[in-house]
Amino acid sequence: MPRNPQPDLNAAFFALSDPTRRSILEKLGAREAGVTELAEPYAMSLPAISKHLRVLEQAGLITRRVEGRQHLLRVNPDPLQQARQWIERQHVFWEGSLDRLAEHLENVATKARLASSKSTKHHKS
Amino acid sequence: MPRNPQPDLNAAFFALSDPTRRSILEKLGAREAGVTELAEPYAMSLPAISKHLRVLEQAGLITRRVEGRQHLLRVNPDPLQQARQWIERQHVFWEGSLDRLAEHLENVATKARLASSKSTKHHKS
DNA sequence: TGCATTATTAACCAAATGGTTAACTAATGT
DNA sequence: ACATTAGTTAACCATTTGGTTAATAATGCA
Repeated sequence: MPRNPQPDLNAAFFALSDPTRRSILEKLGAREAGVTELAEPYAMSLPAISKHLRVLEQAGLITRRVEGRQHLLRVNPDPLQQARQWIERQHVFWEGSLDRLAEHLENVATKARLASSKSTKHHKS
Repeated sequence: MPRNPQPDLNAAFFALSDPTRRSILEKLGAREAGVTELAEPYAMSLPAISKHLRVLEQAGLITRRVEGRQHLLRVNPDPLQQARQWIERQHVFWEGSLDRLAEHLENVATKARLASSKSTKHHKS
């Protein structure tokens, strides 16, 4: 169990600070993808993408599975949860917008529940 | 309006990637503080802190108010909200943990409501 | 006035970042 | 056997980052 308080928030936030890397995470979504496939949208060499992927991997934001000559990447949600939780802990101190925060969080929770029930209807998860 | 989707997520995430800057935000909390006061806990020169504050300020995470010879800093929650929202939007795609996400968000919302009613002597509704 | 306090700016430095091209490894296809 | 595909590693480069010390500016106080 990760009981380390800030196992690597530094690396996670840093990885997220680059638009190419955020875009890669977005494109990756829930599925797996190979390096060339991920690299395709960007006006950038393959080694550059390879470096971005290594940054994401070392931050724990993605994991890699080697299948033949392909490297299949997938998102690992854990460090992002911790990043989000750090931000949320800060929110608690900014009194004055706490009511709005609670309201917002309830909306998000509702959306998550809806999305969850939709996807479990059509699709086993 | 939907606002620019990524007005400066880069700068916000980057600012958060440094432990000194995160610590400053934590210490700042909801109140105002001057530069020397903020710098006190760190084994670092004042110009170094000044640079960190400029990074936070340019990312929009803090604002500055000059009062006499003091520069009073305070947290601005907006960019952090956007950072958190970016992360939450990603969560939606990682189906499989959506139920847990909804549950977690409800917990956080509840905590926020509790903290809000405790700290607000002046209710707005 | 003169001095202390608060903080920034300037100049410098070593290390890290984000990109390149070229060379390489390893798996697959013909 | 040979070429193709998928990807990494190596070497290099310009810029940025995170820190330093020294100098400066502006306010407050005796």
